[in-house]
Amino acid sequence: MKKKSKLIPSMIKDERLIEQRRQQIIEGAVRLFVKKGFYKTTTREIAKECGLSIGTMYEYIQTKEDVLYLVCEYIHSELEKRLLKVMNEEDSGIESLLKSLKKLFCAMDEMRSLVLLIYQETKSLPRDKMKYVLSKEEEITNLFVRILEKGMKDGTIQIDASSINLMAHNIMVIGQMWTFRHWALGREYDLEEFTKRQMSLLLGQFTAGGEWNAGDPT
Amino acid sequence: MKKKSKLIPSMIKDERLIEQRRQQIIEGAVRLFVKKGFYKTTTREIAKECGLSIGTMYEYIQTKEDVLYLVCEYIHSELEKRLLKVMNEEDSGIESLLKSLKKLFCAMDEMRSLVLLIYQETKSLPRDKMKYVLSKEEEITNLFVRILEKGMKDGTIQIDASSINLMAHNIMVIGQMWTFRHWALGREYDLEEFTKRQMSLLLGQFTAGGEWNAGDPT
Amino acid sequence: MKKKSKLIPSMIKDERLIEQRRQQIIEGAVRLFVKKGFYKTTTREIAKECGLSIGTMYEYIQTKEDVLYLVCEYIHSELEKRLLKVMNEEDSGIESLLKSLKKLFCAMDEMRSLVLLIYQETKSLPRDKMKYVLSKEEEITNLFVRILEKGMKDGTIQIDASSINLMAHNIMVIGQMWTFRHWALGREYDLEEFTKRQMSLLLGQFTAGGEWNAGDPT
Amino acid sequence: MKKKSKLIPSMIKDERLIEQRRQQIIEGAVRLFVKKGFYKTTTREIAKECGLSIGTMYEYIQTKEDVLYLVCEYIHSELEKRLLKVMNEEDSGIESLLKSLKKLFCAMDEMRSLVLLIYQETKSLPRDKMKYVLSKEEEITNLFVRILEKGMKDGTIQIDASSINLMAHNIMVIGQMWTFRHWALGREYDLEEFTKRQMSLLLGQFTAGGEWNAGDPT
DNA sequence: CATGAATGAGCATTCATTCAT
DNA sequence: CATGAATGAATGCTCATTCAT
Repeated sequence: MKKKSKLIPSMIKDERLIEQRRQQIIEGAVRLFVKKGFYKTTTREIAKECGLSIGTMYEYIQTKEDVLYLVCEYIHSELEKRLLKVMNEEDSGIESLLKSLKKLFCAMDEMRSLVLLIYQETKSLPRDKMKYVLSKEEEITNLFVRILEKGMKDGTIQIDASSINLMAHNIMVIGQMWTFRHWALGREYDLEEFTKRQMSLLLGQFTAGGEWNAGDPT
Repeated sequence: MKKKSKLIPSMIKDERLIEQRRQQIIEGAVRLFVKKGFYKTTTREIAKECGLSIGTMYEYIQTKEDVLYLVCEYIHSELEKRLLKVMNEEDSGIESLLKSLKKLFCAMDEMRSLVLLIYQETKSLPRDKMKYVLSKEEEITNLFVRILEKGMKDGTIQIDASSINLMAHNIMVIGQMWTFRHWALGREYDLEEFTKRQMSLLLGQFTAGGEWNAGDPT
Repeated sequence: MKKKSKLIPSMIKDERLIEQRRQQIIEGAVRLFVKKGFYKTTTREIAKECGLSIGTMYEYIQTKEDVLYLVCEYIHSELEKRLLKVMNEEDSGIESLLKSLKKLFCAMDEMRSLVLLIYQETKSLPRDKMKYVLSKEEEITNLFVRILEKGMKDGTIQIDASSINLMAHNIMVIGQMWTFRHWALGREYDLEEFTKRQMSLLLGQFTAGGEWNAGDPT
Repeated sequence: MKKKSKLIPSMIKDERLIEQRRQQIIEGAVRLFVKKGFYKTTTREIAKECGLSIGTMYEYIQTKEDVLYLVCEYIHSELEKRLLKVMNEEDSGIESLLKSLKKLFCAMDEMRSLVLLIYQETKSLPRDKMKYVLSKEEEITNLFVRILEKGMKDGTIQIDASSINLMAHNIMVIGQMWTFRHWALGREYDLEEFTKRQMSLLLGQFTAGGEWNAGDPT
C-alpha cells in the first residue's frame, strides 16, 4: 500500500522531507502543466511556482520528466481514492455500479483539467515511466471489471463474460470524454444531464446484447 | 470542395507546387511525429525526412506548428473520406449506421497511429489552428448525428432526441479508443472481436433507454 | 557629369533599361530603408516594393549593399542638385553664401529622412563604396569652400584662410543636424526659426575671429 | 546617483555580480561594435570576447539589443563624467564655457570611436531604449544650456535667450563632428588645431548677433 | 540540505544569393 | 531579359542540468 515514488531516486535521506517537497513540486507543476502543457513549462518556472530553488528541486527529482511522472501518479491516485471511497462490500453489483459511475462522472468533472493533463501528456513520459502510468490506468479500469463481475455473480448485471473487460474500458472512456471532449459536450450538456444520459445509455447495454451482427453489412 | 490549406500562407506562387510539396511535408512529418512526437521532432529532421532543404520547407510553411496543422488536417480529411465512401443515400438509418460503424472501426485500425497522433498533439496547436481541427472533429461527429436522425425518421433507430448528439460523440470515442487504449485492448481483442462487441453494445442502447436513474444511489 | 553608377556592374546590356530599373530600385529601397533601416529590410521586400521580381532585381545589382550604395548616391546627387540650382556666378560671395545656406536648410528639411538615412547607414557600406559616398560628401562640402573663398576674394567675407575648410564642414554639419537632432530641435523650433537663428549665428563668425584663446583655461 | 540599468532585467539575483558581468559584456561588445558594427557582430562573438559562455551572457541580458543599450548608456555616462569633472560652481560663465568646451573636444578625441558608435547605432535600438539614450544625450546637452545661462546672468556671455538651446546643440554637434567627420577633418587638423579654431569660431558668435538676415536672398 | 550561477548543445527560423527554366 | 523556387550557412536565443559554495 506504500505509494511513495520509490521509482524516482532522490539525493535526500529524510523520507518525510521527500514526501513533503515532492507534494510541493506536484502542486506547482500541475498548475503550470494545465495552463501551458508539459513542454512549454520550464523547470525554472516549476521551481519558482512551487517555492523551491532550482537546485533544491533537483535534489528531489532527477529529470523534468520525473516531475511529469509525479504529477500523473498523483492524479491517478487522487482519482482512485475517490472511486474507492464509494466502494462498499455489501452493495450489490448493480448498486455498486450505479454509485461508482456517478462518482466517476463527478470526479471527472472535479478533476477535469487534471485528467485531461494525463490524457495529453502521458505520451511525453519515457517508456518505463509510461508503463507505470498505464498500469495504474488499468488498475483503475479493473475496479469496474470487479464491479461487473460481482454483478454477474449476484445476478444484478447481465453481460457477456468476455465483454466485461471491454465494458470496463468503455466506462472509463465515457467518463474521460467529459474532459477531452468538453469543448463540444460542455456546450450542450451540464454535468448532471451528461451523467444521467450516459448512465442511461450504459445501463441499456446490460439488457439486450442483441443479435444485430447478422450478416456483414459492408 | 476545395480543401487547400489557405490558412497557411506560403512564399511560393505556384499553387500546384504548394499542394505537392506540402504533401511531401505531411508524409515526412507524420512518420516522425508518430515515432517521436511533435516536440521531440526537429524541423531539420522533418525537412530531411521529406526530402526538402530546411530553407525550401520554410517556403511552404511559416512555423513548425503549421506542419502539425497540415498533418492534423490531412488525417481528419483522410478519415472523413473513408466514412463518406460508405455513406449511401438509399440505405435506411440502421443500415447506414451499421456500415459506417464497421467502417469507423476499420479506419481506426488502419489509421491507428495517425488518429492517435491527432489525439495526442492537437493540444500543441496554437489556439486558432486548434479551433479548426476541433471543428473538423465535430464535422465528422456530425456524420453520425445525421445517420441517427435518419434512423429516427425512418423508424429503424430508437433514441431519445436529445441524446443523439451525445450518442454521436460516444460512437466517435468508442472508435477512437481503439487507438488510444490499444495498449490494453490489443492484448485482449483483435479488430474483428473488438468491432463485433462494440457494435453489439452500441446497438443494445437503441432498444432500451431504460429507467435506471431511479433515485440517487450515492 | 556622368552620374551613371558604373561602379556597380549589371548583367544587362541596355543602358537605358539599367538606368530605369535602378531608379525603380532606389525609390522602393529608400521607402523601406527610411522606415526600417538597411539591415532590417530584406532583398525580397525591396524587390516587391519596387515592383521587380527578386531575380530581375539581381540582374541590375550584385549585392544588397549595392542597393544601399545606389540609394546614398541618389540622395547625395539630389542634395547637390538643389544646392547647385541656387549657385550663380554673378553673385558676390556673401550673397552666394546667404542663398546657399537658405537652400541648404530648406533641402535638409525637405529631404530630412533621406539625409538621415545617409547619416545612419553609410557605415553599412563596404569600404570601397563608402569611400565614394564620403568623397561625394566632401564634394558637396567643397561647394561651401568655394563660396567662402569667393567671398574672401571679393571682400564680402572675412575669415581666417586656414579655417575655411573647417567652416565649410561646420556649415554642412549645422545643416545636417536638422535631420539627426530633429527629435530635440523639432520640439523647439520650426524650420524658419531654425534657419534664421543658425544663419545669424554662422554669420556672426565672420565679423570677429576674436582673441578668446588667451591662456589655457583648463 | 545610482545608475544601475534597472531597465534591463536579469535572471541573476546578486546585484554586484550583475554590475560586474555587465561591465565585462560592455567592454567586449564595445570592441566588436567599433570594429564591425552592431549588426555584423554575433552574440556568440560578444560572449567569447567578454569571456562568458553564451548561456551565461544571456543570464545578464535579454536580447542582443540590450547589449547595445548597455554600451550606449556606458558611453554616455563616461562622457558626462568627464564633462562634470571640469564643472566648477565658482567659475564665471565664460570660464566655465571655455573649460568645458576644451574638455568636450578632448573627450571627443579620447572617446572618438565610442562616440561614433553611439552616433551610428542608436537607431538600431528598440524605440523605448532609444528614448532613454536620446534623453541622456539631451541631459548632456543641457549641461551647456546651464553654462550659457550662467554666463548670461553674470554678464560674461551675450546671446539671444531663445538661441541658448540651439547653441547648446550646436556645441554638442561641433564636438561630435570630430568623430563622425574625422575621415575628412583628421586629414587637415590635429586635435589642438581643431579645438583652437572651433573655440574661436564659437566664441565669435557671442559678440555679434549681427543683422545679416536683411531681405530674402532666395 | 539549500542555493543559484554557469554551461553549451540544441532549436526554430531567416535571408542573401543562385540558376534552371 | 525575366522569373521565382531552391539553398543552407548563419543567427539569436533557450533551457535542462550540474556543481561549487
